[in-house]
Amino acid sequence: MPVNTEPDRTPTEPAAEATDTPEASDAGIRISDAATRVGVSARTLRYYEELGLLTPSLYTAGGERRYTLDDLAHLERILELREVLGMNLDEIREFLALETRLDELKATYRANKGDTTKKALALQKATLQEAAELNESLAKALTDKLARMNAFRTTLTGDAQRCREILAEME
Amino acid sequence: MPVNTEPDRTPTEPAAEATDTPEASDAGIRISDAATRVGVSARTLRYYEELGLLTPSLYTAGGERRYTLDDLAHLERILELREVLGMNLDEIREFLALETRLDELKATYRANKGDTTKKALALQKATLQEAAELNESLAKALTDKLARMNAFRTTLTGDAQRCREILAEME
DNA sequence: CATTACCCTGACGTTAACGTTAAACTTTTG
DNA sequence: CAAAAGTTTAACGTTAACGTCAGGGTAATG
Repeated sequence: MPVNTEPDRTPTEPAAEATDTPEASDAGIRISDAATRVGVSARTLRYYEELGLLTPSLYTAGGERRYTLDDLAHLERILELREVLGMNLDEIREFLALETRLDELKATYRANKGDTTKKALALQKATLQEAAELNESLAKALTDKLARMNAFRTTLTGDAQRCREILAEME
Repeated sequence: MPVNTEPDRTPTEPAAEATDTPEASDAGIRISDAATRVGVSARTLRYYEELGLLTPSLYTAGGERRYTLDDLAHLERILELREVLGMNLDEIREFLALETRLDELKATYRANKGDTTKKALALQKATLQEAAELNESLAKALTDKLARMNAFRTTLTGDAQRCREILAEME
């Protein structure tokens, strides 16, 4: 009865950390290896791709997916959003989409500093505004949830304590 | 994109707090009233009963469910476990079952102090042990999760901060 | 006591997030 | 280069947690 019911997604350690593992070849990581590395199934990776959450960086000529370490990092991010924050895949996609928009914004901002039309600038402002608000709203929700979880944890440890005391007293 | 996707289960306030509300009559609260009070559907209450999570304290002669305020408190407990801890209904049932066993244990303990057979005592010990361990394990899992959530919250507020700064700088 | 307004028990429908299997194709390996 | 191992798409299956609807009783109300 763990707090979250996640089926024990414990990433399989890449044992020896030399680059000679059959997996991390420079040709990219194949789907089943990528999957076991992060502790999910190959089906999950295909499904996430179908939803537009994670596209492998390359495909072989024959059409097989090959993942990079960056892809895996991205995947871990997704899983964190799912497991720790309890987001569903749709929410994750929206969240990641906004992040992407922000990154693009940063890029164009750096590219042509100050050289922007009024319309483009208004759009940038809107995006920034949206990002700030989303992050703040998420943070607030998290704060609330954290408080309630903390309260619960306190009662849990208290109950455990009392059980232990009674047990000790029974000797 | 709230952190948890719960459909806004905001309990409907019982407006006037006099006991003359058509609901809280001493004959018990009928299912739809109970449901709207805690912000779920009547179907949910029947389903929870089917799973053995929540049985109404009384039934009318005609076979209609009537809930008490205690029942509603119990229900809120269940919803907290579901929403805040993210437990599924099966985990909740097991958790509540252990709590019930503990309560029974306390009752019998108070009833005939010290007057217990060796077998009964061993059973009590086992239950206490189990409860302590479950609570501790839950607490530990919670601690881990809390840490990760906190970290996430920090980056969220940081990002929001940075968005706000850029926005200010754009004026 | 006749309407309303609710409630009951099936039973089938729905959605998210994959699991599983089939048939055909690629890649790796000895 | 042939066998073995892995992959692809497509499509149907599965589970949890309810939603919805039908047919038929039950409670409250004027």
